[in-house]
Amino acid sequence: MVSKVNSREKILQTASRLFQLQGYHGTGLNQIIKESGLPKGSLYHHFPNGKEELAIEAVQYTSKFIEENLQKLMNEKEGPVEAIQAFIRDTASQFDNLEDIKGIPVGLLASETALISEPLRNACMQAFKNWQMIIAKKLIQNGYEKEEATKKGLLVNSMIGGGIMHSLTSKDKTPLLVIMEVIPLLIEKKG
Amino acid sequence: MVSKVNSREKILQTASRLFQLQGYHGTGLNQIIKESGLPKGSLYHHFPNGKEELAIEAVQYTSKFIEENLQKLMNEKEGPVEAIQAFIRDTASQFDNLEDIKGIPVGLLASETALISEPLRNACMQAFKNWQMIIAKKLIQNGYEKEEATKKGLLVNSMIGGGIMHSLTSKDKTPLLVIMEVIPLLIEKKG
DNA sequence: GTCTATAGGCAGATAGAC
DNA sequence: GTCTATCTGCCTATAGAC
Repeated sequence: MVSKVNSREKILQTASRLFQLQGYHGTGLNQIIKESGLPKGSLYHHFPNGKEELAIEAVQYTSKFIEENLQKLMNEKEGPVEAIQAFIRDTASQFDNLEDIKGIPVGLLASETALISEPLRNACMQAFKNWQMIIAKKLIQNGYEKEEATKKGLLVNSMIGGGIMHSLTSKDKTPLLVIMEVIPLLIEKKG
Repeated sequence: MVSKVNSREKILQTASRLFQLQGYHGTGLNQIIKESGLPKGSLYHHFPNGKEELAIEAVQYTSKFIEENLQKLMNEKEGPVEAIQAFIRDTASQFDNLEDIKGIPVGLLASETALISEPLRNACMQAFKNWQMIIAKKLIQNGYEKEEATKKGLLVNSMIGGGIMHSLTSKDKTPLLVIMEVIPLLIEKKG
């Protein structure tokens, strides 16, 4: 049936947005069903293990969205520096109006749940690793050794996460833009 | 009375630790009073406006602790690079055993409450600004222009916040240590 | 100022009709 | 598969005895 996949997708979409902005504990199932327009029974039909299962799938949903964007930029841009800077610029532009946020990395949820739910922590960690690998792969294609590329991928990932946190707190994209500026200092040209 | 200031201090200390680790929504007043060993009436006596007021003071409590540590390192070390690296090393070492955490910057709480409480957001922002200024001041003493020093202070702040987030999620201090490694690339010697 | 008991509301989760 | 009504428990907050 069509309505089945649509309702599941609708819940995931709504949950992903709310979890990104409000975090795990700050987002209630009642808010998710209210905003998605679906009844609670539908949520528990699609996610029988409740909130934790929904959050894990929401993290993966967000992660996939970001992976696609990131990979697209890696393909479009010639060098890794330009690609990473473009990704940060895109992320920063979302802070112009936070209401219709599309996809920001899952740092808030990750920090919140790292100590209380191993499955959720693993989902967040996997998301981080995927982004890291996309960056590292591009660096390797541009002459980096594998080990150094992996490390730089981790570094860029952490920096973007911190920039988002500061931009969110100050309601100002400057922190992210300052990070964007220094990327060339960290990712030097090779080969 | 002595017990008065002690009970207030005890609540703040417990609340600060729990808010840092579990966030705002993840930490209940019941847990705070249980761990601090004080009755709920005492909490509301010292913080009549409830949880939000307590969280604001807890942020300031944590912030002050970090300010003192950071300033101490700035005084001890000759150059800003060494001082910043020492601070990151100290922060990273707390991830060896998270149970008795002393002070990690307030990123989790900041992200969670940025969109729901202006007073709390302002408290977090003020904390960030104080740390930024301590770093900037040291940079100015070492030959930096004021504007550039302020920008680097913001950068270092964001990076540390992101490193903490990643270290927390991966339960591994490597992300923070990678950030520590690249500080010399970002803070070059002047004068 | 200290402490207990409890109010009032919302959370996550479930039962069961359709 | 869809939807509503409801349970249980925890949350913040308060009243009021001592």
